[in-house]
Amino acid sequence: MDNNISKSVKYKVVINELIKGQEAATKLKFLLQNQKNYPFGGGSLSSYKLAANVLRSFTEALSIISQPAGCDDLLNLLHSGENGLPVVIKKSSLPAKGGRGCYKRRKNEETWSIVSSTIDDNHSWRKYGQKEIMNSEFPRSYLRCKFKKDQGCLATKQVQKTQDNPDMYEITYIGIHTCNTTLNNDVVLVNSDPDEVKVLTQSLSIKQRISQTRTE
DNA sequence: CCAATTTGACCCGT
DNA sequence: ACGGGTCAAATTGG
Repeated sequence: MDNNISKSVKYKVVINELIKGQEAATKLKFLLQNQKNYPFGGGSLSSYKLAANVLRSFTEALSIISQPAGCDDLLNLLHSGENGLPVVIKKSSLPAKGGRGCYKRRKNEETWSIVSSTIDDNHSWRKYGQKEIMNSEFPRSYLRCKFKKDQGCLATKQVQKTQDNPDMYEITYIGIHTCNTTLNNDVVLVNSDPDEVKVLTQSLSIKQRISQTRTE
């Protein structure tokens, strides 16, 4: 009977845990970034890279779990980022009303933003532009999916440093990837026996069929 | 060399 | 006309 309630509660808990993980990974990454020599830097993977990977995973998970439309309550939960730490700040699947230079195709694209200390995610991007923005100290970079030509993937993203903290980026994703998201998440193996290591390939199959291929 | 980035012109909705 | 998003030629880098 409390299915709905427990479901939203679960969402809340999951999101909060993700945020805490992202927060911790951010701090860890900064910590390791400021060290000249990484004490655990042996092997093929430095501790800094490990932290960066953890951060990337949290960021990616957050960006995905905050995608689905119609979860405004969820977004309200997220919006209360009391710590000022990386958090999903908004989502708008609304038509691009406020957007100024919406080009031809970009009309009803799904759009959402996150703030993160890394601009890395599990997709390949190609930069195609950069602009100074009126009330912003830092320029905004424009990137599109690397497979636009191959597979016609129209996903784009924008990256801009936050004026608050130049180490943080506001990343806006526009459109959902329709390319092969065969993301081989680099499996982090640190001196482990290949036998016992379970390869946890998180195959994020984002099969969001966009049947609304309105070309007008 | 080829491919990715840079950068100013161009385009579009407001 | 303006602000912001995109194109594409020139430049840079692997």
